[in-house]
Amino acid sequence: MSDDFRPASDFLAVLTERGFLHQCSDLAGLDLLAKSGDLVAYIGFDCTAASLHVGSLVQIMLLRWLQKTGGKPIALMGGGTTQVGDPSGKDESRKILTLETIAANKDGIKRIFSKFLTFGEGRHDAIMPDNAEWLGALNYIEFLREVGRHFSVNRMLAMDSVKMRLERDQELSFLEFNYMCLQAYDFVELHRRHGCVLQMGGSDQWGNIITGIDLGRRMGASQLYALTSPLLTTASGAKMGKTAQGAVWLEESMLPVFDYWQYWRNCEDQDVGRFLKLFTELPLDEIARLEALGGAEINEAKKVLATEATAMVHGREAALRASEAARKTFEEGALAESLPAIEIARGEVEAGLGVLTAFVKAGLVASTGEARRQIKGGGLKINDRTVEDERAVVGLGDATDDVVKLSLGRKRHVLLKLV
RNA sequence: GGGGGAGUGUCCCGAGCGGCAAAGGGGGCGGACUGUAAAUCCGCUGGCUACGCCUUCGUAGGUUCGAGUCCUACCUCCCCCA
Repeated sequence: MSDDFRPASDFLAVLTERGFLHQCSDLAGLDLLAKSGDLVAYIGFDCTAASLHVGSLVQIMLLRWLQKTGGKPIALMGGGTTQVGDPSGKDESRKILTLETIAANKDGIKRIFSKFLTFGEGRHDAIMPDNAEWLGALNYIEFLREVGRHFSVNRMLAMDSVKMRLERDQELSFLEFNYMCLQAYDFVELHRRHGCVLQMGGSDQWGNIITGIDLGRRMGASQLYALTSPLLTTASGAKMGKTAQGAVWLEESMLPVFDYWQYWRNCEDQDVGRFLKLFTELPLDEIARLEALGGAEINEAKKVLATEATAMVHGREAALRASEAARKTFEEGALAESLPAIEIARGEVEAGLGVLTAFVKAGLVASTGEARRQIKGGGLKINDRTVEDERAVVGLGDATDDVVKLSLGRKRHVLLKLV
């Protein structure tokens, strides 16, 4: 990618300025297309989970910006390819899911997308096709003859994703090996059906995308383009969107809004600017101002990041509630209504609920054994008072307005609500 | 088909003369320091009705007072020969 390239299209301008661009097959050509206002682009998402998590957020934002700058986004559901598995960068083959699971997952993912994109029938409305529509109908012999003949096994073997697996002596099944052919075919098919000329994705998808461009040329499609975004890690090298508790889901039922807000609030200093550009839509000069904050002041920038990023997914109202809950909890030490809560029968507390069980029930610790250890390490608190004795009991006296606050460490809190 | 090697704590890697709840790391969690950051230091990192009990070393049997460790069969993976 040449550094001196000055995009004329809004789309590429935004991408460049905000740090979405890693690699592009033909920046100038794509710029021209984007400027014409008829750019149709797609990103593929597999349906291995019931929702999307932060790891996919860059791609989601790419599609959102595309639509905002006058293009037509296609969020391709990999209903067909999910049945196969992608060797790219993965150390292990992925599990094969049942059709029912895949269908359910697709619904969840659709819900997330509708928060970021405008769907419809219009020229610039987003669409969400499923490659099962065409892959399912494929006939093996026909596929080999029409599509398979264009693939060079020599070249496929030379691809990094494949080479890695071979060098490490890791099993690469024929099934998985075919993944890239199917993905390439998707690109061509989307071009036929919807005039899609650009496939975007994370940088690990570069090889697969290029293969699609190649196939397009051989099968007589017009010039196709590839554009990848950088693979995101945090400043200290961890993968985005994963915590010990699991993925940072974009679905409220899988991750409370409060926790989502906290995820961003707790990012590393060095990531704030980068994340503001990628995951919020604040103007760049505002971001530059926030980024310039030093020392403890950077916390203000993190709060803005958290609230803005949360608002994108869960709505501004919910984001502000999470922000307020955090303020009360951390800055005032007060009891905030909107912390994650679980309900518990009044009778149980009346009878005296052991601390150990209480924390297990709240899901803050996995077992009473862990609860004991945490108490030993001074990690558990009831209503902000450190639990000293593992035989302590939570009673009605601990409840204020029928609520008891349980904490693990300084950051994780759960309310016990008596019902 | 023949010969050789490997599979360990349900996050991962990895030691393990027949007494082993099993070394060491990484990761994670908690504590201290800070700014709800990073770095650093310290502690914890099978389960339970808990000075005891129960379940763990690919699977199933066997030897033994006692097996991750020895024997047998089986499964899986890797290497060499064909």
